[in-house]
Amino acid sequence: MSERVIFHVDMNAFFASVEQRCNPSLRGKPIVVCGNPKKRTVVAACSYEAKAFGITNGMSIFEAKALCPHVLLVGGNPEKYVDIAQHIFAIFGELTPQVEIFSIDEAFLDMTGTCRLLGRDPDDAARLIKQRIRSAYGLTCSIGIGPNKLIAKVASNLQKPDGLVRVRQAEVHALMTRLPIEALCGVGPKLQKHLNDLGITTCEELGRTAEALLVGKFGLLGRSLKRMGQGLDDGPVAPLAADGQAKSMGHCYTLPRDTDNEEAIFGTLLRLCERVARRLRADGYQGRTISLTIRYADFSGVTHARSIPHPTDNGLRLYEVAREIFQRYCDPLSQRVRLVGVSASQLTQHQRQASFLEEEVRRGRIDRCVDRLADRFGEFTLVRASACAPLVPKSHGFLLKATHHHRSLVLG
DNA sequence: TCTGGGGTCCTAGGACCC
DNA sequence: TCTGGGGTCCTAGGACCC
Repeated sequence: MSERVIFHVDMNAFFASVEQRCNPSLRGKPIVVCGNPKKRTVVAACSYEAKAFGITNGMSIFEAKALCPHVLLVGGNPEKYVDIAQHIFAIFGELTPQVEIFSIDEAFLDMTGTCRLLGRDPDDAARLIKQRIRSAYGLTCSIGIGPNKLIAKVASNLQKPDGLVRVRQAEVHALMTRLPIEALCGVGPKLQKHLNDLGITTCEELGRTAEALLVGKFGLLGRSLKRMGQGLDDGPVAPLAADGQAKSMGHCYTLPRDTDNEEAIFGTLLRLCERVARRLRADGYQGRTISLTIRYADFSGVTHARSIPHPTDNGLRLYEVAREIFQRYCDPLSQRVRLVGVSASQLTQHQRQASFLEEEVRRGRIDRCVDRLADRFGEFTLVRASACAPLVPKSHGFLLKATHHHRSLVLG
């Protein structure tokens, strides 16, 4: 069988490039796209001008400013990025049905059939993609072409920005000889250190290591590590719809300041539960396991989970369970809290069936009403009154959020 | 005012059942 | 009555990805 032609397309500094396209005054300057610059946030993306100062993704704004005092901070616009990404993915879809969206700014394309049917050279096809994205959005990308996803991903990283690198099967071994293990997707800092301690620094060395040794050290992972070192990967490019089932849904929030005020923590927790529940409902899921994550001021953290008999998509139910977990494991607080998170897993895609519990039915009605309002007016038009603690601390009824005042509704 | 937020997968121990 | 073994579920934590 002839070798596959797999593309990995990686948008260059995606969020930052979008912002520079939208706002010409940002072009050619070191910029950082982050969350709300007034809150605790990190670098979500940085322009190449900012990278030149040593700024990297995930860095705190504090560090970024230390490296480049005149760096420009831009609050991110997620809706805009999603919108552009969807249009870019649509361009891929015109060239091949085999598109695997890897993240908002990366995708794998199986171009084997396209190139064979159209008699098109893979490099030409890649240039066409780059040209289409550039003319539509003024954005550049790096494309790696390889006989499998692993090599394609490595290849797209070799030339940035605006790169195009093709690695044929016959060239894989030579590439592995000079490629450090940490260039592999799946080898992070811990694994790198572990392997380096074994005297393994290049992929080629990893590929030569006895499987028994790797399996002894890393279990099942050892098997795939050896194959990765050899540049082998027979994973298919999974088309869009095949992978649709979500495994978990959650939200977390870093408080503006560390706090030991439990009312404030519960208020945040309730908002998070409502957001998670709303997303569950929007996608037709219910969760059976609820996890609570607390990160303390010293950055240590705990996660505790509880499974409930009947899956739910109700915010108040999530909150009840999360709060139970909190009281069981985190109360009294050992130190100030930095982050609160809640997540639902063991998801089932449900048809809304007649619930045998009166309470569930009642809550279901309220939920649909909240959803309609939220769809119409935006999230948190309606919030649980206790999420506004200490305003109305002892109630789980709803408040209608208005500009200058709060008004109780009779829903609850 | 040092370290966001959204996920996935794997491991390992204990409970529980047959 | 001196305590094997397999399977599944649950939970906690860690590593990794963007």
